[in-house]
Amino acid sequence: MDTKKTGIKKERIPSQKEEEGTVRKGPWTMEEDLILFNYILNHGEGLWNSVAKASGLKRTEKSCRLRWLNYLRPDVRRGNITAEEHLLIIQLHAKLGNRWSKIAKYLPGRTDNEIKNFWRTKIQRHVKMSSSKNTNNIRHCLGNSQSSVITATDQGSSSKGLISPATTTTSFHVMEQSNDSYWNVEDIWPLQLLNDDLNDDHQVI
DNA sequence: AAAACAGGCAACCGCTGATAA
DNA sequence: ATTATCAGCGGTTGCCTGTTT
Repeated sequence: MDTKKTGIKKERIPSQKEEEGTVRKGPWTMEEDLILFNYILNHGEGLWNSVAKASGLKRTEKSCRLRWLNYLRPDVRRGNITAEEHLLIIQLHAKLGNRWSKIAKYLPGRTDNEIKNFWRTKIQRHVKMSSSKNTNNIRHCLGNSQSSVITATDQGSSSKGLISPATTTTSFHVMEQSNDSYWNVEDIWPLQLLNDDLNDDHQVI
C-alpha cells in the first residue's frame, strides 16, 4: 500500500485538460487562495463548476471545493485536536464507522479530512500496536457500555438524545475516571502530546 | 553531516447519490 | 424512465519535515 515503503507508484493517466496544461495540480499558492477566497466572498459558496471557471483559476471544481472546505473557510479550526475532541472521535467512530463527514459535524471547525487523517495517523496505529499486545482491551472497552456514552454495540440508539452537536462535550470525565484499562485513553493517547499546541495561532491567509 | 526512515497532512482520484433535463 | 451533471464522500497518494542512525 504505502508506496514509500514498497516503492511502487500507481500509474495515473492524465486527462486531456491536464495534458494541455490547462489544469493546475498540487499545492495551492497564496495567489490562488486569494482568488478563490475573494470569489467565494463575492459570489457565495456552491456551484463549484462555475467557481472554477469564473474565478479564472486553472483548477478543477473538486479542487476548489476541497481547498475551500478544508482550508480557506473562515470557521476552520487550526491546531491540534483537543482531548475532548479525541475522545469524541473515538466514540463517534465506534458508532458511525468511517463516516468522516458525519463525525465532522459533531466537531465544529474540524474537517472530515482532518479527522480522517487524525484517525489514521494517531489512533489506528495505536490500536494496531495495542491490539497486538492485548487484543481484549478494545472489546472490553467497547462492550462495557456503562461508562461510555456510545459503544460499538450501541447500534439501535442512534442519534436521538444520546449524542448530538449540542452535547458533544459531555461525559468524557466519566470514561477517564473509570478504573478500567481503556485503550482509547491509556493506550492511544499520551495526553500531554495533544495539549502541547492548543494555543497555536495559525493564520489562515 | 548526511542519508535513511517515518509521521503528518494536503490534495487527488474514483465512486455514489441527488437532482435536473 | 433514462441520461447527464453536479456535489459530496471516503480511500489513497505523494510531498514535506522531523527524527534516527
